[in-house]
Parts: sequence; structure tokens; C-alpha cells
Amino acid sequence: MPELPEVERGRRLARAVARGRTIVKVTCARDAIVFEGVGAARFHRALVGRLVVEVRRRGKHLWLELDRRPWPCVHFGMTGALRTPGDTPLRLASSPRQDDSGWPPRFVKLHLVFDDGGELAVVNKRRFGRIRLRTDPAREPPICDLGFDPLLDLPSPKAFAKLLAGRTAMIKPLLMDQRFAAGVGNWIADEVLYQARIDPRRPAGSLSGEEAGRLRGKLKQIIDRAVAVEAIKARLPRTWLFHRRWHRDGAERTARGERIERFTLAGRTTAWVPQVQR
DNA sequence: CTCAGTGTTCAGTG
DNA sequence: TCACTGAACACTGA
Repeated sequence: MPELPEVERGRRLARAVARGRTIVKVTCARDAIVFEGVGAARFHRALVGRLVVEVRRRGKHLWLELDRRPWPCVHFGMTGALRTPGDTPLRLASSPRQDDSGWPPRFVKLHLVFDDGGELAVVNKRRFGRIRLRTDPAREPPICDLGFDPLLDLPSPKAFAKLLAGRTAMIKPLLMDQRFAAGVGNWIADEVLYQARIDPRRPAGSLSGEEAGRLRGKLKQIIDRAVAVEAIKARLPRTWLFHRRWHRDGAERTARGERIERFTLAGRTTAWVPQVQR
């Protein structure tokens, strides 16, 4: 569930299921990579019998606030998700089809059962995700190293312009740098730059005040919208670049008929529209 | 068989 | 320090 909107969706799901409930059963997959070598015993000790006070998110990180520390923190990598019985799993644009609606789901890394019978599962098809224990997540790495979160603490237009000033980094890699903006990934960065009409290779510090304002505005608008539709891609406006960026076959054009081009920037495929992005 | 992918991190280079 | 590139990580599906 990688980018901010999907993780926020997961937070709301987890909040609905777990807040005010006590964890009665914990099952950890045998996976030293995802758990960074921390054994199941430690997770049991930390979680069983605990009350879930709140579910928090910052950027792409999610954690449960319990009545006793430490707290479990989850990062979903490229293919992780949060599931509960009877939910509708998010369909990834890059991996269509395949029936993932069963319970228990496949690739479960952490499974929690609550005192009211509710269940929550962290699933991950691959192993780029991480599940950790932290005493004070917001004040410890990796969460304390994150930049602003566009949903929680988006800077004012003035402060945003100041963040860009003097920086020589290209604007797209900067947007995706979690120390700058927490939660922005590849498709959101491309979408924001397309809608703000800015060339992804522009040095961040070269943006005019007006361009910086436009960029900030689109960042907010696009993330707000994606969160509002629960990160369900089919509910995002049809004019968005997102829907067309992976149409590899034939003419790649936006809903407005503009030609979409692709190149690699900072190791990631970048879709953009030269005709409108300057 | 090969390649790229909603992501992050580390080594090497300038 | 900043910032870029490429590779590594792991594994599936086109």
C-alpha cells in the first residue's frame, strides 16, 4: 500500500478495528528480514494483553500506540498492505487480477486478534517492508528523520518556497526524498509535477514563487483527493496522468490528448508530458 | 528468459 | 555536505 493515501487508508481501517480494543493473540511469520531479526517472542511480549489507544501515521509509516511501550511500527515497502476480514483489498496498478479477498490472506507477516474477535493482518508479498518495535516512534529513526507530511503538517506557501530555495537537487527526486516530504512516491511525484506543469528535472531552487505555490497547491490537492477516495485508483479523476502512465502499448496520451513520454530519473521511471511541463 | 515495479539504503563519485 | 548514479534487496507477473 505504498504511498501516503494508501497508508492513510490503512490507518483508518486499523483505527476502526483496533482502537479501544485489547490484543489477545499475536502471530508472527518466520521472516528475519521483515522483522529485522527481532524474534516472535519479543513481539508477543510487547503486544499480547495491550490496549490499542490510537493508530498513527507519518509519511508511509504506520504504528499502533498502545497502553504500554514499545509500540509496533510498520513500513509496507512496495507490496505491503493492511487487511481485515471481509475488506476489499486494494488492487495495485502494476499487479492486476488475482483473487486476494480470502481470509486468512496470503503472505501474512503479522496477525493480530482483538478481544471483540476483530482481526488485523499485515501482509507483504515481497520482503521490502519492515515491522519494528520502538519506544517512541516519532522521536526515533526512521520516523524522526522524515520531512513534512502533506496531510499532517504541510508548510505554508511561504515556508514551502523557502524549503526549495537554494537547493540544487532536481525537483522530482527531492519530492520523493522522504527527508523532504514524507509519503510522496513515484506516481504522486509525477502526477503533481504534471498538474503543476513543471519539468521533473528542474533544480528545486530554480522554481519561481508562482511555480512553488502551484507545486504546493497540487501536492495538497492530489493527496487530499486520493485520501478522500480511499486511495481507490478507479475513483481518481479521469484527467489524471496516473491512469495513462503505464499504457505502454501504442500512443501514450493523456485524457487531453497530450503525448506522454518516459525516461529514468534517479533510478525510477518518470512519466511526463513535455508539451505542458516546463 | 528477461525486465520492471506505489520503495529504501548503501557504496562510489563528483 | 550535497547530490547524483547504480546496485542491492526479493519476488511476481507481463
